Amino acid sequence: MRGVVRDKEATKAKLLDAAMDEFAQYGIAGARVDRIAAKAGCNKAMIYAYFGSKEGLFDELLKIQIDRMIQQVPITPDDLPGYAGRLFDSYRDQPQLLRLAAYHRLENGFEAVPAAEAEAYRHKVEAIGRAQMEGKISAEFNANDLLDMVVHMSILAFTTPNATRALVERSVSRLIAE
Amino acid sequence: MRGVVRDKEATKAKLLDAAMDEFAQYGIAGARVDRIAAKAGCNKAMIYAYFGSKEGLFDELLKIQIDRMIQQVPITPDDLPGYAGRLFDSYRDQPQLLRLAAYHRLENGFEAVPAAEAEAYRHKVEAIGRAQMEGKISAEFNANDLLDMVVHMSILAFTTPNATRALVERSVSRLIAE
DNA sequence: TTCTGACAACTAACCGGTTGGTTGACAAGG
DNA sequence: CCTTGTCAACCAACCGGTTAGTTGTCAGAA
Repeated sequence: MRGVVRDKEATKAKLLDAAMDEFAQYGIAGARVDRIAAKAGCNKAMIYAYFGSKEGLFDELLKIQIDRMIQQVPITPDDLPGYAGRLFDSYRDQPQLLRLAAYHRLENGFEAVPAAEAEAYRHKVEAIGRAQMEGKISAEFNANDLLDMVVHMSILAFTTPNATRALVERSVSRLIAE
Repeated sequence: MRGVVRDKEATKAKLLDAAMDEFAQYGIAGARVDRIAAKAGCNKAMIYAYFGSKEGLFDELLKIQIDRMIQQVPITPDDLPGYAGRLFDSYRDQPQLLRLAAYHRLENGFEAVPAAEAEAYRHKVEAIGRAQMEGKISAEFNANDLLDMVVHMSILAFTTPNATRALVERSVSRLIAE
């Protein structure tokens, strides 16, 4: 075929791409739909045709990005320091995702956790619980708290600009030491 | 006419109070100056007379709140778990401050650290360094990284709604264990 | 192969409401 | 009277969202 001029999926992809930059930089309230449309080289009305609203665009974008991150960094319950380290690297390589998530939590409340994220979290807690029962890692902390802290350490990439992967890994090692 | 007391400082205080609620809830971009004025029972023009702009109001508010927190929770280098625990409690009792700081960092970049905060941080790093040289705490992590992590653990109050002070204290204990 | 009509993709212009910020008048206190 | 804190009214720019109309694509009739 010749160069496709009209392609719904391509247009949605361009909009999502532009939305990533805009929302990560300005947040939901600060983002401007006109800027997103301009950056995507599309008409503003396409946002409303394909995503319903500014918030609809944000929600779909966040869901896609979270799914990607979940698939990209699988948990390794018997190597939590390594898991934290890989999460840290992913976050540092794609700082926009954490900014997106931070804005989402700030503006929508901390209970508004996307379903995909909540479910993935549950599976990870179970995996850690099994590893504890098998005696592979310390049982001083319960599985839920442990995952909270491992994830929390990995977002040093977001909080502390000069943090390193090695620092995160050593910290988690100490947390789970017998 | 009405029994209005004319008091510049009282008006500024009411505006700062209302601004705290508004900025913490909606962020800088999402905050509405009309709502702030209404909540303070003042006229919108007062904001511009006393603080210059919406951003000016936010900056002064953040500075005041940070100074208060710094004074309220002094560091105890030879009891870092306790320090993290007290920070955690403060943050949980006044969730608005962390929301304010989060919005500020997201919208202004992570290098834009208020001067008062940066200086207080330096003093704390030095205090930890001394405690390490005196052998009071582990020297596995350098003082700067250690403070980063202690502060980072304390903001579990912000990241993880069901976290407890005991969890934070135990975590920091493990981080600094010999 | 060429034409065509129906539909989906797209666009420019527009709309009502909102926003940060300003101003001129006025009243309280000295 | 003069200074100053206060306020209602106002403004220009902006913003999210809509709509009437245009254009590209392609199945299928000729």
